[in-house]
Amino acid sequence: MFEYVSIRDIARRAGVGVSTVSRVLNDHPETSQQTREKVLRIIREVNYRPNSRARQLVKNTAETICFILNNRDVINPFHSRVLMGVARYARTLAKNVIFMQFDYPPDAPPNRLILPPVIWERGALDGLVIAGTNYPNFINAVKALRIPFVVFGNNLFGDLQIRDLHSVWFDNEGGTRKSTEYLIELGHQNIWCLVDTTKPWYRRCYDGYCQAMEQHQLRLHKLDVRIEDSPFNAGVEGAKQFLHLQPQLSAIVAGDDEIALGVLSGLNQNGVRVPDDVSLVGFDDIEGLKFVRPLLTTVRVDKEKIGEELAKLLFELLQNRDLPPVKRTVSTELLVRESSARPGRGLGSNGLSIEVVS
Amino acid sequence: MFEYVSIRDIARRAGVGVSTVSRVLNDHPETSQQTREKVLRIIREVNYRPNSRARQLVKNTAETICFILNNRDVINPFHSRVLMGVARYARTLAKNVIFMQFDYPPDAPPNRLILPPVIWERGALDGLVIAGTNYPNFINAVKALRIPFVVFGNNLFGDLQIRDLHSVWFDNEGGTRKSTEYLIELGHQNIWCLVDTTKPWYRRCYDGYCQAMEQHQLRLHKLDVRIEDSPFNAGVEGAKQFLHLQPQLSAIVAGDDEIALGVLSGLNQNGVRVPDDVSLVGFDDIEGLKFVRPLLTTVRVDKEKIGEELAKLLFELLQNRDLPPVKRTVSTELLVRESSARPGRGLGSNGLSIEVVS
DNA sequence: ACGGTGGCCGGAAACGTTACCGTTCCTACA
DNA sequence: TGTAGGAACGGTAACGTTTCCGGCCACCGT
Repeated sequence: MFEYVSIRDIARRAGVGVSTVSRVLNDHPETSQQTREKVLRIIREVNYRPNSRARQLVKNTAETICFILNNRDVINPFHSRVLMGVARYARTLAKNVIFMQFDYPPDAPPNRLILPPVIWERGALDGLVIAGTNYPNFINAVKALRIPFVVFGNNLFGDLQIRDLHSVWFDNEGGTRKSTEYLIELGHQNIWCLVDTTKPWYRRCYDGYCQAMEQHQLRLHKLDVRIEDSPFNAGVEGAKQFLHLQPQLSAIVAGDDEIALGVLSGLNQNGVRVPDDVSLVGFDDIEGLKFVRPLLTTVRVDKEKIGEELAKLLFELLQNRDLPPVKRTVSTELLVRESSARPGRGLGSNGLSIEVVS
Repeated sequence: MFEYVSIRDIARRAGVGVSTVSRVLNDHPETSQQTREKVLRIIREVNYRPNSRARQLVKNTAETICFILNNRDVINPFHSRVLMGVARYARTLAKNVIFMQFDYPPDAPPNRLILPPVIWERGALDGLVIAGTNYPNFINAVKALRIPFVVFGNNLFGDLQIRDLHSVWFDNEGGTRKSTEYLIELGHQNIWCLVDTTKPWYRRCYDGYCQAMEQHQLRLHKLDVRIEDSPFNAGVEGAKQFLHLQPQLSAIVAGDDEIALGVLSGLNQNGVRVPDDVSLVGFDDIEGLKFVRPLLTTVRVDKEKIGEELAKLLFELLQNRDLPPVKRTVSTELLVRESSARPGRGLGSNGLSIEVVS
């Protein structure tokens, strides 16, 4: 552009060699105090800023990772938080994070997938955090590039050999087991699980539910729906089905919060009160919950923690490329709020229930 | 690492010079068809991928911009969408987007602000999209680096010379004017505006409200609150104040959707029905609205469009560094839903209102 | 037959750093 | 006094590209 000042200019003006300037810049010990100060003074004077591209070239590192969000047209509140976690952790290490959204067909063979240039080219990236919804073909395509990567596991489809990749998960199964157990402890017996078992993540939810139910020798009840676009609408539809099961049905475990909110809305429309007539628990603890009454009992997932763990694992992998594949799991926490209560509390109640707001 | 293959290896194996390989890679016309094919074959054979760092060094471009989210500890649904818009537009140009979160004190002098290395250093970035909440000191610090940048305008504090910077805004003022006018057309006269006028963006909201009211020679009513952390809670508090004004008060214009939802919750708790007793409009059309009944009448802001415009403007600026400062505004659209109705409709009604769900 | 022209291509400089290696000089110790 | 050793620093090759420049050769027109 215009007055571009390089390390050679600094060296000349300071009357030293370029290597000395480089040593000062990189805090090497073998420089005398006074040269050091002289060089630093010149640097400040002419407002010199080193060129990171050149440094990266010779050091053969990009100091950059990529957070790639696959097959999502919008970054939802969940993934936003994961991204924040990644970004925050990377920042503590002075690394950069490239954000990229990418769509691919699940059935394209790996060698025919056209990856984004930043991934395909050499040197732009040190590693990859793969988030969003994923299929084996993409993972294998990335693997073929021999670029270090970690995967957010929960939204993974297919029969990937988990033992062959580095992944971070949240404990969907354990979380749902906890919430189901909590309902059982409250005294519920006729507990339904509303999920879409064609999706592995909801499937894991259902597994957790089953574990809790079977341990208490309770009968399993599954409402299995197909969720394509809107979990909320699926919840509304699910609620209609549940109406026929009243009043035997006493509690509902929804696959996630959005489904739960749909159920809540559907039940309310038809005069069924939560938690008076039916208890309801969700999963995820999404942002939108705070706007809805009654406050939904749910399972909290620390999304930023997931991001942090993803970044942490990736940087460990960059330090040691031979790190054996590892699956790390972020634990979940039951959040008891207002949508769950002892069974039968509100049977036959017609009055307006006044909700408590914190 | 291991078998790193460079452009020189390709040249050797193909029996040509490096410049020929480079020409093939960059689609220069001055290569014969057959050398071209030979080189491409070798490239495919050995799975050569060019090193982008070296290219960037010699071409003096990073092919990368940075989306910096300032002073937000979490990327909210609004900014998530803006980011998506930026990412999507950048992708059409095969540019990368670095995501970065940054906090700074509003009162630190510009030359004392310690900027993130990726910005401060040379060459890592071609330009900057400044989002989040911002103050003049940061903008001036960036300006001093002479790096091209564009600013998301709405959440800007202070007396920046808008004429000196490139910015993209959404039409807060016009949107609120529209929603207020709509309420007036419905027949409302006693319309209150709930905002925090210490924040420029809410201030613009209020200005729009005033314009509509004054044009119809209606009396202005402002409830001015301090919103620090939670707009929702501010809305709940605001609702309590509104109770005393019932039933004269007939409609409320809230500074944004979160405030509106707080108002809604606060009113509902106290038996005031929306829209039967009071009409309510928000602003932003946030994600969480779809979970709440009645569906909130609001003003839609196309957040991805804002992102796109930010990116578009930045790349225009990169093409032409002398582009005169420009302020672009993304228009807004009134979304009439369920929380607004003709006044007086529900005065004295005590029955349970059944909401319609789409 | 010869000069001009243009297509094609190779060599090498350049981009701005870092790291290695060698040189100088000073001090300490025998 | 001579020498070993270490601190400080300069020169320069490398990193992997692109681009400029110049050379070669074939072909064409006179």
